[in-house]
Amino acid sequence: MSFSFSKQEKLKSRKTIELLFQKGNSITQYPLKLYYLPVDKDQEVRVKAAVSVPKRNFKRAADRNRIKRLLREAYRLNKHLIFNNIEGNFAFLILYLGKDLPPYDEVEKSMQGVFKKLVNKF
RNA sequence: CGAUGCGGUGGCCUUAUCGCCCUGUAGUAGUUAAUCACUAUUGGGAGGAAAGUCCGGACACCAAAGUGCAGCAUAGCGGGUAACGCCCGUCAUCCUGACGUUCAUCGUCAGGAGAGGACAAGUGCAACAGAAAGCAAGUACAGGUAAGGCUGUAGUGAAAUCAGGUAAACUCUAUGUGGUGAAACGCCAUGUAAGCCAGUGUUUGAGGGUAGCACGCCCGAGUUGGUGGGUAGGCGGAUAGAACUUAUGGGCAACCAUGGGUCCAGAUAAAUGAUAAGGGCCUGUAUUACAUAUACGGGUUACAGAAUCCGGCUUAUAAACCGCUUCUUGAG
Repeated sequence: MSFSFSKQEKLKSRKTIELLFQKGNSITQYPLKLYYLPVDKDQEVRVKAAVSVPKRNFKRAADRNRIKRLLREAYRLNKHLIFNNIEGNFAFLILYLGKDLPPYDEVEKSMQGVFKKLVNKF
């Protein structure tokens, strides 16, 4: 298991993302919210993931970029927690609900918390 | 010397590990087509404002891009530029100081400001003072008449029947200006299809396109409804340019010419990040001769993230550095 986060692992399909918001389930571990949806189709990787920060909470693009980078970093380093403990293929979308710029270790803790909750559901 | 304010310069560096995007090379795998994905490796990877989207262009399409009106913009003169509402120079005019002769005036020098066409077309607006302020109305005193502000003087004011002032007031004049905006646009693929049914129409023309409006113009054999059937996105545009840098020459300058050198982001649910160490910088405490040095600890920051590309303008901005202004002359 590598710590990479390559193109294949990124959720890029506009349609899947819309479906995720409409039909997906979610887990909240403030300040993170994880949408997840089982995917029937065969795909190259077990989980495709995307991150998002609402423009409403952060007006400046530099801040949104910063948080998205932290989210991706935390996902990349902790995804083994779920890869080793669940079955099936999924689409993920991780949303940042907080209103302040977080430090990295806080983001990592929250990410681990969300993953634990998810694993407990299965 | 310090503090405040304003303007300008400035916009942290190095190494290691784990990652991301693009590119070249080699290899591997695979989907419904295409793009492509993965592994190894070479090279590259945010800004001075990338921002606001306010002007000017390139480029693209809108029917061939036409006429008039409306709208919008600009406003001494000259130059620069692809172009501009930008930049440079300069003059009128105004302000400050010094000198010539004294207060004014005038002249010279130095510094600063300098949106400046027209109020002799029309409309509007105007503090204080004043009886009255722009179709007029008439105060006090004196003169005069049949009778009247009919005449003179006084007084207020920048201005009182006078070509008053004001256009970053409407307006007028001159000049310029078609619109949209990379979600443009071109191409490949595609189930908003094909097929079937009904209405309507084929030059005596259904229907449609065309800039804010009108004129004018153009396309035109299909079109409208029902039935049917549930998918899938991708490529180009798009990064070698009004480019950057350097030397020489021209010009007061903005800038231009010629020669040499360089290749410097290209994503698309959208790359440039995380961690650690060191240096630099800032800062707290302690010791010391409040200069400085040493030790230990903390911080690493401001404004802010390319999205078709250029030229401007405007606005935001931490530390440090440079200049100017101000400070019951704050301290020596």
